[in-house]
Amino acid sequence: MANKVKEEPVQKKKVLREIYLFSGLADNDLETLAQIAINRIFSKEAHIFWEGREAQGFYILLKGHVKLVKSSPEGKEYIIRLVGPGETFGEAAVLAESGYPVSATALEDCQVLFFPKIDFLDLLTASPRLARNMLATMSHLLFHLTRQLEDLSLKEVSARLARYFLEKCRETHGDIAKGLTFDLPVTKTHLAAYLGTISETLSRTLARFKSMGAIAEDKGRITINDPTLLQNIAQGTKS
Amino acid sequence: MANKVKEEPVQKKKVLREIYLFSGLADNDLETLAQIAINRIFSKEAHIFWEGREAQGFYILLKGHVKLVKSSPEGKEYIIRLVGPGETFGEAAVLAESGYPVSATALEDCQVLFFPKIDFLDLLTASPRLARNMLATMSHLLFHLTRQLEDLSLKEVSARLARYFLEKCRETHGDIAKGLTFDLPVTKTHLAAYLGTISETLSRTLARFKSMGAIAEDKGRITINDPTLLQNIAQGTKS
DNA sequence: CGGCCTGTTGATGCGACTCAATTCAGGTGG
DNA sequence: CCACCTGAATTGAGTCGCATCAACAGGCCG
Repeated sequence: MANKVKEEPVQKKKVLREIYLFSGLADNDLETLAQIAINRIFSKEAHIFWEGREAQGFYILLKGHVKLVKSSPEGKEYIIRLVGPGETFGEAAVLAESGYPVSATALEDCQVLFFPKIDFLDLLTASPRLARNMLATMSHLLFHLTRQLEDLSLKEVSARLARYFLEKCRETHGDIAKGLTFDLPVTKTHLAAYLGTISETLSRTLARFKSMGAIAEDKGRITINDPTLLQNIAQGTKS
Repeated sequence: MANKVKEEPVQKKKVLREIYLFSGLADNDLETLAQIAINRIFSKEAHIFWEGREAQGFYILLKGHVKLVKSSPEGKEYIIRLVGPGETFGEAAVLAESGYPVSATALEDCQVLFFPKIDFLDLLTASPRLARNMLATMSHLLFHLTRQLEDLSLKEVSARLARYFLEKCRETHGDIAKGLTFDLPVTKTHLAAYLGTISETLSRTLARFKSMGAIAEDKGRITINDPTLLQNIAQGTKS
């Protein structure tokens, strides 16, 4: 379990400036943040924190991918969020008394910045701007979660997958159009768990999309072939 | 659409003191809040705000019940949250640029306090304690939403219903034990939409619970008869 | 009384999960 | 370089939960 991931030196302050959560902060606040941030690395499959454990702090992901999961006793798991580079996670827990609401696991070798709870809370009280950013970040999370709930309860798997593709495309290119491509960030099994289904079902749905001409696939790289068709599928409700 | 609900005079400041969001605030902050709060009433079925509309402010529910819903074009709806007296709603939207993430509808004649966005934001910047409370409230919401997501993706209807009963019981009596009773706050159709199912399925599940001796029911009043059985059902995973 | 809404119960069908077998890709070691 | 292994992805057959459609009972109100 020794961390064999190479730790790359980080210009902490420079990195922090890019994070939405810290945008518009005074320079000395950034300085403070850079000082309390701790560089950490996790190898693939390593657990970053566990659901229910008291929150020690929160994280910014610099490199790799992380999954935030709820898992059942029997080993089935639902992926609440797939975290990519530049995103923060575990923010909500530093404010709550109830510990981390999910578990976090590295999907690949990862590099993160860790902010200990206490130091961060101090800064939070001192900087109204940081508090405001934090609130905005959390409302964004809330927004996203309510949409996931909507999808899960009202839409079938194909609609959820179609929506995922469209979002991913917009996220990558800022637009949705025929011919645009993007990579699946994680394995299909993980994607399935994120969409609230299982890999077999995802596989079949994907096959249907291809046969309909909605998309094409080449080694985990997706090409949008029929945006309007995808939009229609994404709108679709249960049966 | 004339509001025929009788408006009861409210000691705003006294009421505000009871709200978690405002706990520990300085007295003059409470004074300010009381001044910006606007008393409003909504009759049954009235829409308080719509999903997607720009947020005007947020609300504290004083009397009645409100549902926060996501609805599909075809008219099916999922109830994200059932709001009862003393609870706040629409908080997240005042921080986001994206408008209300859900629609809010009065299930009965309701009385609310409304806080206009701008005034509230001013106070938020001025009072670190209020900002902190707000963050805590939102992490609590996040926590709850992640659990709903978990339930929806990993658990079947019976488990969700069992969990709901247990939570409702603890919420009402602070404890879970055989013989304790509580009222269903809303119609069974609404409860079904909250649990991510439909009234028919809820009705059947309820009948099974009764025949198993887990609960008893008398005109919308539920009695817990077998807490451990309910716990087991609530743990149960899909199939 | 007669409409209307809520709730209950039955029959049916579809989506998606389960189980199981097979193929494929990547990585390792001889 | 090929044989081997492991985990991921695919495909098929069977089953189950639950939504749908439909009929009906009870309570409330004009």
